[in-house]
Amino acid sequence: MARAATTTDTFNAVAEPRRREILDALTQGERPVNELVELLGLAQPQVSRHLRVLREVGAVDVRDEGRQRLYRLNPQALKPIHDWVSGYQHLWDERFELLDDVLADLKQEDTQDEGSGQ
Amino acid sequence: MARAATTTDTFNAVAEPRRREILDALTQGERPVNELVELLGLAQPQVSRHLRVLREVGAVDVRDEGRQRLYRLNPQALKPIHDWVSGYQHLWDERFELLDDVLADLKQEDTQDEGSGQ
DNA sequence: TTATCATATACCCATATGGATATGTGTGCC
DNA sequence: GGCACACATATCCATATGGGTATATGATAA
Repeated sequence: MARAATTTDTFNAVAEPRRREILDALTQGERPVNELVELLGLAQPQVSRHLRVLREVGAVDVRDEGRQRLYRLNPQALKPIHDWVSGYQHLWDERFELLDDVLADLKQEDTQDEGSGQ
Repeated sequence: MARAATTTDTFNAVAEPRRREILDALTQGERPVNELVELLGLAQPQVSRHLRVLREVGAVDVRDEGRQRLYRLNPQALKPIHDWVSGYQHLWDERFELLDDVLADLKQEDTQDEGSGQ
């Protein structure tokens, strides 16, 4: 088996730069495919396919408006990613260093308590 | 051209579930390949290659210790991802809704000022 | 109805995986 | 030196892209 299907996983869907561009563009509000094609400077079929992937992972929603299809951002879909990387934030963010130290100290004390048989 | 090389981009590197598992495991501290092989239940060559990818995007560092190679997490590499998704956080997090409303109001006032000639 | 606009699909193709397996390389132990 | 151990690489292979181009579908305008 090659890589996991990108349509299965938000991480994969968002790993593609063009798709991130699309999402970024949609933070400005609903947009028809047409407009995204111009913004990305990519051919329409490719944009449509990227949008399909984003739809399948729930990162965007569609709405029919005449002969256009308006795509809208569905930010909740990105929450899992945010949750995941946030777990690492304390490892690089100095604002968390003090807290880390405190926790380390507490853990140390616990260990000593156990060691001394409580 | 197919997908952008995973070794080029942290987003791609992290899009692979196994590689996320590796990073998660490394939050506990340095580990030899050996140990990661057991943890992931994946063959050693595959683990080595995932580690190579992670090294190439700077997500992990290596250190030689006798005949072992100890891999260590390099959390800063994940910061770009965190920065990117954080830009979306206000779109789903209700704690930001009030702030958004305020900003929207301010923007509204600006627009009216412009409209009135100012 | 027919032509046209806005999209979505269908293919084709080159390329990048990821896993499996075999083998190369460096280090410590006898 | 010779061998086992811990990893890293090299190949092979099936599969999943992503872009390019042609075409189908749906709605609206003429």
